[in-house]
Amino acid sequence: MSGTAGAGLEAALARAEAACLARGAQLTELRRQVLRLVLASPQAIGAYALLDQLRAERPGAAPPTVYRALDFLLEQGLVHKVERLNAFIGCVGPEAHAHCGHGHDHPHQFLICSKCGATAEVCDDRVAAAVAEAARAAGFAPSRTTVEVEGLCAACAGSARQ
Amino acid sequence: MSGTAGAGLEAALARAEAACLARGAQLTELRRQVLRLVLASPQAIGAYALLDQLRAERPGAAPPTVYRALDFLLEQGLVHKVERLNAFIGCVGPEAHAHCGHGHDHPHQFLICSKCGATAEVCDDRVAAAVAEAARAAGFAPSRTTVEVEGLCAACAGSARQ
DNA sequence: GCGCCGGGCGATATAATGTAACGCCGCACG
DNA sequence: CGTGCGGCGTTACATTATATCGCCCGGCGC
Ligand SMILES: [Zn+2]
Ligand SMILES: [Zn+2]
Ligand SMILES: [Zn+2]
Ligand SMILES: [Zn+2]
Repeated sequence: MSGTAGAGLEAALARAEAACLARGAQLTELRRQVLRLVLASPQAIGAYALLDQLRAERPGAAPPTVYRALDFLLEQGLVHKVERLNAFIGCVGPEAHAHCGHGHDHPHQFLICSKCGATAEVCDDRVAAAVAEAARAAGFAPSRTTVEVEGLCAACAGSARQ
Repeated sequence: MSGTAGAGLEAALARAEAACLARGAQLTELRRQVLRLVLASPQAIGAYALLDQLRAERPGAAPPTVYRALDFLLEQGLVHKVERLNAFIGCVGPEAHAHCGHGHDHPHQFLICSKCGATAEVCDDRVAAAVAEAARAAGFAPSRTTVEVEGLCAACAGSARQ
């Protein structure tokens, strides 16, 4: 469900490259490799799983290698961190959020299936607005918001007749 | 701002005891000690900080000691975990949420000040409803929801004239 | 050319957070 | 009694994340 397949992956990488170019950020070879791995994963992927895969192309890779790349990708909004899972997921980003006009620091929410592990990113403005409103009502000035919902995805709920 | 002071702490412990009694759960001495420490903390507190403090009264305490107590307290809804901080916070619970009729698995959101670290729990039904609505729109059956907002609390925003 | 500087990264070590597994003990139940 | 189960002590380990040092390389001023 998640994960960017085949040609879509290349297209996403090309968009990422363009976005970085536009804002003067360097999408180096290492960063591109890490981004490719994150995008290719069908689920949110942990930093160490990413590291294992990265070592196939870059034998000397160590934890800081992948964490530094992830820090960059997070700053650029090309990946997100799923806090509940301590794992990372590619942003479906530009192509999916262009319609709502959000940039690289767009509001987003995650739907995490507790059965199959699939994690979907959605972008619901009403949720974002409700959260912002609740924060302001408490005299709080929000900067970044995490919304993560655990439950059953459509596929798993459908197959669970119990 | 967070943290339950003096007599309020004792009252909160008494309420916790009553709640456990009512549902047949045992609030043992260890669990009460951990709950007291969490409630007494002015901010969300990490498991290992908790462990350090716990050792004052229970020298042999080890990580499983505190994690097991926390698991129990989380199940009972007496504490919550702040995922962004990997830290735990006492539920302001019964007295604050009684008015909205929520039980020990009530919806809640956190407002985390990035300057002073204060973490406030709020209970906004519109946020909960918006999230549930967005999830259902995606064919997703939600069970548990995490909403955590990072930003500036009223006190810090007021004092930041920069 | 030459030296300086900064970002990116290799490499090592270590910190912080969280679990697995085993066994003891006390208590409820028959 | 014996049996089972929940709570907890204890040891070891797994997972996630960061600190630090130092090299390389490319840009920039001189
Ligand atoms: Zn996104
Ligand atoms: Zn599923
Ligand atoms: Zn609560
Ligand atoms: Zn503050």
